[in-house]
Amino acid sequence: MRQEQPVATEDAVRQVLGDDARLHEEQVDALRELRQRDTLVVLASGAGKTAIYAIAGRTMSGPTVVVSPTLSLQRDQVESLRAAGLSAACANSRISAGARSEAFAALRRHELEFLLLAPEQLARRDVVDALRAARPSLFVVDEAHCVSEWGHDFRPDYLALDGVIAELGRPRVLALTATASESVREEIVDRLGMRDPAVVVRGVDRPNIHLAVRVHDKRAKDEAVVADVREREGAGIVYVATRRHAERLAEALRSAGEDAAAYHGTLRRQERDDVQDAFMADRLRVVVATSAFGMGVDKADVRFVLHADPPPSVDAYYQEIGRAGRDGADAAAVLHHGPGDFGLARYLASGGDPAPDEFAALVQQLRQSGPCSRAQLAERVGLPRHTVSRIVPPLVRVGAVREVAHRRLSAGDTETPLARLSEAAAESLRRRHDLQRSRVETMRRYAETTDCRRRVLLEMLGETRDEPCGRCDNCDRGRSHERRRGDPRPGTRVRHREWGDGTVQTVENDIVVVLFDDGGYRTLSLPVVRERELLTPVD
DNA sequence: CGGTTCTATGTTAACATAGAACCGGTGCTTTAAT
Repeated sequence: MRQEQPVATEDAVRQVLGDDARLHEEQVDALRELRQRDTLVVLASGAGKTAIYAIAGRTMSGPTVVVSPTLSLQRDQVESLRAAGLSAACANSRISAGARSEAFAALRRHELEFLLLAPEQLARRDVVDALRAARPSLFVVDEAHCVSEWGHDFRPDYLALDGVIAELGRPRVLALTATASESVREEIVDRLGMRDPAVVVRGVDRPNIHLAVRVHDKRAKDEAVVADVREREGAGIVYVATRRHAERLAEALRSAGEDAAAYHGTLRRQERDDVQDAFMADRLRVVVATSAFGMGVDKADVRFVLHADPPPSVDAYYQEIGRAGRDGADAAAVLHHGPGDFGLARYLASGGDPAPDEFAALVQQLRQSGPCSRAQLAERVGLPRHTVSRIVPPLVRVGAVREVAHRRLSAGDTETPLARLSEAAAESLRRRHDLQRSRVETMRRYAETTDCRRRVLLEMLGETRDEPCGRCDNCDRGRSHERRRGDPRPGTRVRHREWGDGTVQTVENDIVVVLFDDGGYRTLSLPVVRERELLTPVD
């Protein structure tokens, strides 16, 4: 058993927060849980997640490993930790070999408390060995929604973190994120191999952000978005789905006399930094961006976040609108969408299902040519690299492909017929895509609801509430529905005289959807449920 | 799914048009050539 440790030492709190500041209740809760077990913390942006790991790391005896998704985030965090007088460094491709080995040595001597790195670093044998030698006591996964959002295709090393944690001798695991629906939370816990974890969810609601949705004809959408921006004051972000749309809309805003710039992943690093710096310093009013813009953008007075295309999930949506109104003053989030928009979201979310013979071709190639890198493999079978990185994880899952040293791939199971392996892998990927498409459908439900948007959105994110919010377009129009005491609530168990027990899925627009244990979904009218007392709660 | 770009075709031989094909988002890495 691990030795009992205090929630937080006095001087750790003072050092991180300053002399007068005190811990918020949710921070205390998170620290208390963390003393006992692995902990997932879901806390609204700007509520002091960094302070939690800074204090915990400073309090616990061994060094702290922090997995952070981007280089700029790593740099920012190191700066703020150092500003509090804590010792911190990062290890990434921008750090010289000398500085890097110095950091690992200092970590081992316990002269360095915090080491920040991307999951890709943890795929390196030498890095894991060096960390293990330093015997870390705390393993932090910052922006933990990346595990679910990026792990499956884009950045597969996120899915290997559980193995790394095991190799490091199971330090305590702390996962941090600003928003995570039930399914994303489960996935984080599962993929990181967290054991009997505590989940601290607090302050997910951002009541100062007014929520609205507007539907447009095909051609009218961009015009409407431009008009919307022009009516608003203060700084804002407009999210779009593609780079081209970002450029086009930024141009449209500029010709309307607005101060706007595009931001997306294919801009050069210098340009990206310039746009972000200008926005932060109030030299630029509006950024038109793909999802590339956001993490690490902590500007207090963003007054609006508009979407000119729908994002692929409510998690992503909430993450993005959460960048508005961090100062607590009024802010607005408007989702503009038109016909066909969700089709693109669907595509981007799942990328289509590759045919089984593409899986087979890939395995065949590996069997013939022996171990090679993902890039080499892509070239040899003549598929784009991102297709290969999407196809490989399910092949690994069914055992058809193995990952050998240095992230190279080799053929795995040669006993099972190739056709069966590739069919199994295709099926595994299809299930994954079904899940991603269902997330898009959930986003569509938000867009189309006529009930209180905040209540619908928060319930999608796993937080129930009874009252309509009074701060969304549907409430403004008096369309939101009242809920009464005793009404079924999402996520709770209920019993029906004929259909038996089930779980309430949604309560929206006076419609109750229940998934009964026999596997059937049933849709019931809330007024009828009330009148005839059709559903009774089950403990 | 839908917008853009490419290709083939036809005939007022330089350009119009239809239909096909293609592409779409997020970041770490490392390395070779200056």
